[in-house]
Amino acid sequence: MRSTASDVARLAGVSVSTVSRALTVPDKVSTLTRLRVQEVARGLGYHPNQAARGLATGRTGNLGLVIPDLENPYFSSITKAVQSRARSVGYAVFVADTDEDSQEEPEIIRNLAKQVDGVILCSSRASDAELVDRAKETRVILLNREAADLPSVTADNVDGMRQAVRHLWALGHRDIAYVGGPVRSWSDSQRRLGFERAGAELEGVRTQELGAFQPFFSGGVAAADIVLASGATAVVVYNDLMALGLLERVKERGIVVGRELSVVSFDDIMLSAAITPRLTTVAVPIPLLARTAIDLLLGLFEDGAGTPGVARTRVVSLQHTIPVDLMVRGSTGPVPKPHRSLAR
Amino acid sequence: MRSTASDVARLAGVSVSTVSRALTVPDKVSTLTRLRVQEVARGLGYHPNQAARGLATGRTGNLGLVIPDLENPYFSSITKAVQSRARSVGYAVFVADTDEDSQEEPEIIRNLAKQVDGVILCSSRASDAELVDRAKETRVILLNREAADLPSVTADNVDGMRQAVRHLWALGHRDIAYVGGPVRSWSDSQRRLGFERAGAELEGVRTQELGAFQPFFSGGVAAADIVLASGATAVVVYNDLMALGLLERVKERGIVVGRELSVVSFDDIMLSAAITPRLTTVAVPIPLLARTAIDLLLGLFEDGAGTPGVARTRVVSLQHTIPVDLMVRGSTGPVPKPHRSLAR
DNA sequence: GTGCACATTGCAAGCCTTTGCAGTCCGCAC
DNA sequence: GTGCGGACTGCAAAGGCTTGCAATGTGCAC
Repeated sequence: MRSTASDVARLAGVSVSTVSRALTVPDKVSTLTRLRVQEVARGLGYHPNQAARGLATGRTGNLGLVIPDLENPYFSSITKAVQSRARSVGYAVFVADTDEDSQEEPEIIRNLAKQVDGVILCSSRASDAELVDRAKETRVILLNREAADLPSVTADNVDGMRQAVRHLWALGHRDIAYVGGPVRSWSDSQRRLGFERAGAELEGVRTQELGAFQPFFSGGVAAADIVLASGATAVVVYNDLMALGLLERVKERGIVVGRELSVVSFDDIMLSAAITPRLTTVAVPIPLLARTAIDLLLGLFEDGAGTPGVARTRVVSLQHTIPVDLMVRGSTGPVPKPHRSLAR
Repeated sequence: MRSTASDVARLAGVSVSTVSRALTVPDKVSTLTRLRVQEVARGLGYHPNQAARGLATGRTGNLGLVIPDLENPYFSSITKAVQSRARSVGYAVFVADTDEDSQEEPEIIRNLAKQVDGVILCSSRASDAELVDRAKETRVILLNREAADLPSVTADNVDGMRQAVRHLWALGHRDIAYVGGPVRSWSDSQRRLGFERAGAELEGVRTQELGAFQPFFSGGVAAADIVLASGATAVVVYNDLMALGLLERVKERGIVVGRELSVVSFDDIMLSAAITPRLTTVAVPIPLLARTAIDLLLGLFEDGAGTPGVARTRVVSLQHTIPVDLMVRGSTGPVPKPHRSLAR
């Protein structure tokens, strides 16, 4: 169906080896030959067969991305960013959605292992031991998760939570709840940790942790009434999607968010700046996250050169933490009135 | 790094050929040998190298999906569905996001061509001729787009629009606007067509077409004031994401959607049933869309058998149109009062 | 003029499977 | 007892590319 290197070789009157070299290591071929080969190749629309090249070199030029739920805007943004960065450095990416079910992961990784140079495993809820196991099949970078000493890229959840709670504190809130995400989620455990620490650092704050809830819109809806019953004047929600759900239900109950109840969440998905009230949220810089993950992965086996013309962050450590920023918007405001919890 | 067929062969005391056969065509191997080979293979965690298999058989077990914008929930749902269906029939999928820019497509397809058995090209805005060209590189299925006689799977946009307009008509609306999506979008042109036809079929309806707008939240925001200025009592919007934007701005202007202005759109993304007011929308059955596309693609080269245990729709025609359903929800309601346009 | 270094290029092996063909062995029929 | 078909199995080629090594040819120094 498509032309091969030997077609090019025949037409250019050279051997296949020369064709290969002319296209991959141009300086090992005389200028004249190189030009001729390249011209014939272009004329034929020749592109080397990646699979064959992979067989020969052991490098496939492919990456895998294992993601929990493409329908969560946060993860689809990550997918978009990873895919975009990968393409800009000459890699194609396999995407596999696990439906928030880490049981599928080993099978997926095994199937991908031979045709990728590595996989980015996003927000896996598998245990440390399981993850170490998976890393045996192929190179693995953990995204939004740390485990053992596997290479990983994570957002600074603890600091993000600190920023969120301090912001609420500065607004006068003294009774703050955390609406937690799924059990076994590493991010959730980090956010809980940050929540506890931040609460302990600040004076006169009463904190309470709710959940686990599902990390979907529906999870937020489910959490809403519990939050209202808790007496908290402000709430930090595991992620934006849940916050959206919570807002919806809270508004339905006639509460004005930003005045009667302040809401902060995590991720900064596109919609969170679009809805009313605009959502105060801890923004994870997704492009940076994706870029770091890919550079880390490539750094694991590329000798340093990389794709010419594309600057790459030099990889130093194997466990990266990306700084996060609190985006203050309309969903948070001053505590409405002296609240009974202040008296305590 | 990983074991190969020859490792298995050595340990099982047979030849590589036998290993291959034991694993792919078990009935050509004696029961005893087969069992031994399978056991050794399992013990070694052996999985055939897909790339090598692809070289040998010409079939890769991979699919490509080219999608305009992963951050649009409609497309991320499609990606999820395609990926899920593909996996269930034993295929892995490459995902490439073009950022709504069809210029990238040829390059992407060319790079993927040799490592996939086919490509699903979603909502491409390329011209017919360009698409025919792309189909020369590898098998191509068009999704949300028809062109020439290329195989395609599309939603029934015209009928969807008919349903939408009739619904508005039944509610008493006689002055209806269409907020259009991007120029050169095939779906948009179909929806415009349906809009014009539906308007012509119904008595006393005044229709007007606005746009083109960008198919994002921001596009809807931009359209809002124009819609309000148009005097229309009801509006059909190109897609849900835009409708969300429009709603936001319209609400900001103090208009109550569902009472003072009725809004219908297309896609039925998850959020459209979640926000207030819930969005009346033409639902595209995405799983069916994805499933049809994949089955069509596989039907193009699999001899009929397919993966055992997984039923597949028998492919008859090459251009499929998927029926759509209007989901009536809160964003549409009876026309508020006799409107001047009624008098005309 | 001779020899040598070096730049080019081709040969052939190797990467891992699959698969047509051929060989071996067995059992059975005549 | 001989012959034959059939069931298994191995050999080897093929698929497209990369790359170490060898071969060729050139230019230059001495």
